[in-house]
Amino acid sequence: MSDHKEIPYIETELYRIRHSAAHVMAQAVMEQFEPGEVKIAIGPPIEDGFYYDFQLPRPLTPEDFPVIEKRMRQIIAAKHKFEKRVVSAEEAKKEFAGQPFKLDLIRGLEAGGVDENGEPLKEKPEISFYTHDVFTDLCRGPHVENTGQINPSAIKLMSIAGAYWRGDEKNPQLTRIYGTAFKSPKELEEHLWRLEEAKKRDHRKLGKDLGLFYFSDDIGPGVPLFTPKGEMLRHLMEDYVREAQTRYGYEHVWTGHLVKEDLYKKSGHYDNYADVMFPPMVDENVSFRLKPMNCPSHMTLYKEMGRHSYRELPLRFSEFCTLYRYEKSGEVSGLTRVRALTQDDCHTFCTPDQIQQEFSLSLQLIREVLERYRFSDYKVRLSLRGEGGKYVDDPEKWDLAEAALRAALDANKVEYFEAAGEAAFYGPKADFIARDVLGREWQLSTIQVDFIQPARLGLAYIGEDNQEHTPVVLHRAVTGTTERFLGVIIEHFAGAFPVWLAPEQVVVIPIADRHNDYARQVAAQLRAERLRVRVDDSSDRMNAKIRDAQKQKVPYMLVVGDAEMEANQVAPRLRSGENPGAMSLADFLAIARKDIEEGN
RNA sequence: GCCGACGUAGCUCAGCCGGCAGAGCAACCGCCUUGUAAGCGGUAGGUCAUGGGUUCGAUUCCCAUCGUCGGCUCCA
Repeated sequence: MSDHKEIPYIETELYRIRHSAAHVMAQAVMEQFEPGEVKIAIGPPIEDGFYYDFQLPRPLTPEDFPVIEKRMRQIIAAKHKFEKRVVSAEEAKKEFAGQPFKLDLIRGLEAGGVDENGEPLKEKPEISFYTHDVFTDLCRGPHVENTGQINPSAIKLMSIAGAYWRGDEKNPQLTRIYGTAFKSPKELEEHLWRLEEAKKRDHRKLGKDLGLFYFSDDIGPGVPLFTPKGEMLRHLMEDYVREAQTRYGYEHVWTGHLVKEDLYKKSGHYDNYADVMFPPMVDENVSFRLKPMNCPSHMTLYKEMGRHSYRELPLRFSEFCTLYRYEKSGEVSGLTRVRALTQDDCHTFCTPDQIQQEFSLSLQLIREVLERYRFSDYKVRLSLRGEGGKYVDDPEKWDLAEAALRAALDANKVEYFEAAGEAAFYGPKADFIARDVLGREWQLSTIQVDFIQPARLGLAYIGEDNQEHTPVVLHRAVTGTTERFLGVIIEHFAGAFPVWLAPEQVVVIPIADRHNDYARQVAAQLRAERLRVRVDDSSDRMNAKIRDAQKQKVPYMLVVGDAEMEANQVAPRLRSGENPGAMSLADFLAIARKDIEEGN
């Protein structure tokens, strides 16, 4: 939760290098085709490099990369100056007469009015060209002085992708080439190494290697099948959150998988979420939906439980129910984007006066859980409503909710940044965005204030004044969804889960067949101590058994041979490769207990 | 959904311009009885995603479908 005071990216040399490299690439690409065949769009620097969008006469393949890169290096070597020229809109249109996308941009600049988000610009922007060699681009800069300042050994074209003009699927689809550039080959290498490392940690690959989950054509996309080991992980994760929630005073409810469609019409979800719900199941005259969220169900339960007094509040309903969301076919991906997802969802019904205290409670819980999963670096985003129609139109309640959330954040001394347009349709949110070991950001936990749904669904409590009031609902998720969170922690831990979470904690490795019985006795004793143990009594050699257990990232391997059997000991080997030497079972148990306790 | 790439044994992959499908690992069966990351030998395993088409002949070429992967407002 630190705020970083850094030089803005746009002012860095790296930004100028990448921006210039994008121009050089555009020139190199255009030269691969006949004059006038290539329509150029935009080519900005991005977080790890740059891209340029083109409309091309034929699709590109990675085989085109070496040719383009080679030409880029030639252009770089010639040390062409980047020259800026401020021009009139007329001049600009003349220069880009055959370039529809550029003309579109120029018209936008001419109108002067709006930037990319539709926000009006304070002053009319000047229109400028940057020219190097024979390539001129409509561009606001900045650039390096000449192409020679791009290190030819530190550039690389990365991938090709489709992208829509201005990101709108109604517009023509362009070919986007991603590239990257660094100051030195060493930095490029490091970047490529990070990408490699991320690939090795990819939860889809590790999920298969560790035998945790599978997807099947016969089941359908977005519905993971969990093996016994994978289910053990899910179970441990949910068990932990459930235990923590109970400790913090939350209660658990169960509300099933099917809901009458009408409920979502009342709650407002139908209008906002119809496209993420699976199509209705119709029985006689009634339409049912697979439940895509719990809130209307929990609110209905609240109502059914009878009249509530303010004395009963807060009521905290948590549920681990699998929800079904119709993610678009191109958007399902591993465990991070699934169609069957299990939320660790909670709805707290409280009075307006209790918001702050309830927010603090959620915050404490979230902090504990993130720490348990060793996410120490996270920040909080205050997600507010933005332009556009998805937000329920009730400015007074929005202001109330926003003020309540800000007050709660401030009271808890939480630093946060704001993001317009990220709110839920019914209210603002505080989202927790954690960084994993590779520095990637994941939105995990969330706390949301809802003044709207409870009123829509007619919830009430009787206040001290003996009048009916509408309760406030706090929506809150800690790990978000079990599936996605599992995907994230697989990558975060590279599959080497902390002992408390490891689906297999111990593998007992008998050296020869004659040690199998002793190994089984050891296993039985450890199981009695609630450890998850497997005996590897295969006919493999000890070395092969160790290798297998290492690859499965099992925290402890207990080697047992003649010496151990004789002395009634075990010889632990840790997955780090450490070898503490033979010890009694009790001593080993003490180590394991300590690791579990400390979250190692 | 859209664009592109890909889909060969459980896994990782080979199979050049069309001519009866291959390796390693895993599995199974033996032998070895083993001291901290792969002991040795053997056996079995594929309607080459699915469905059409072209051809004397298709894993290979073409089309469609399904699935997977990379992208799809980090903004001249």
